[in-house]
Amino acid sequence: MIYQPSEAELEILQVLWEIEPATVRSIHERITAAGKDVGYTTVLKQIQRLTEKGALEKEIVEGSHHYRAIVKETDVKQQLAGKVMRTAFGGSALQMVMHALGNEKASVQELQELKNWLDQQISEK
Amino acid sequence: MIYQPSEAELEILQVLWEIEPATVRSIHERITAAGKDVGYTTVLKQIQRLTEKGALEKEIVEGSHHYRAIVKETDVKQQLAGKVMRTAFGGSALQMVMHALGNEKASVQELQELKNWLDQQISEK
DNA sequence: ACGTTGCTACGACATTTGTCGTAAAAAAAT
DNA sequence: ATTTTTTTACGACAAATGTCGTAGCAACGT
Repeated sequence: MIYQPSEAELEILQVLWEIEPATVRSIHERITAAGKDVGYTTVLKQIQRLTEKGALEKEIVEGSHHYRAIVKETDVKQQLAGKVMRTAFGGSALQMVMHALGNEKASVQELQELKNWLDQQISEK
Repeated sequence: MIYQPSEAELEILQVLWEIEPATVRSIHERITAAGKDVGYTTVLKQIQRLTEKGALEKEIVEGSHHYRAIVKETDVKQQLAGKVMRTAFGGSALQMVMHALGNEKASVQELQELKNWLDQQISEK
């Protein structure tokens, strides 16, 4: 079973997927820069827990500690989206999207892109 | 802020949205029938917590306790889908759907429906 | 070499979640 | 009315989550 990160853990993973080996400091900076005000040790602890759980790995290069994600971005995200789709929307992608975009949020462009992708999928079947 | 149910809570809400006023017993039955093996008191406790939190309301009709959801299905689901879309997929519905359907799960019909809905949306803008 | 600064490790604590057990209250059966 | 069965209420408990504080170790500047 693919690892299912909690919310705070996901934030950390997202950073790692973007900048591969990263230090605690750089991850902490990213997160606070993104508006989430949380202490350095809090982030460190989450990282250590993720490492314990096998979702990250640490390597010490010339004294400094670098972390990188072991779990694959695609796997985790597929898991996440799939789970919500199943548990909350009875497995219907349509229901999920309708609710996600319920408040006329998306731009026409976004919708168009999604549509193109669907065409692609349909023709491939 | 709309109430954000946990997983077990969502299951209960789903039942309530389907059969409006329901008793603890009937909810418990539905849930176990759906394959989730959990005790009666466990469900009861969840229901009581949901009630405390204001997501449900109880009414006692002729001695028996009936519960009904106060939170709106659409609101909760929009919240849920929206949150995942934002936190895990950078706000992109396309990304979310691509991951949700990543494993060639959906049927052509499902895809077609989704596409029709998108056409509708696009033309309305 | 020593003090200062910066990191990491470790443990602690409050909350939330999922799960029950048991006791008390209510309803049903006899 | 007394017993039996159902339901509800109340706490309890373990695990997971989010958050730090503090102590110890490492690197750095002078």
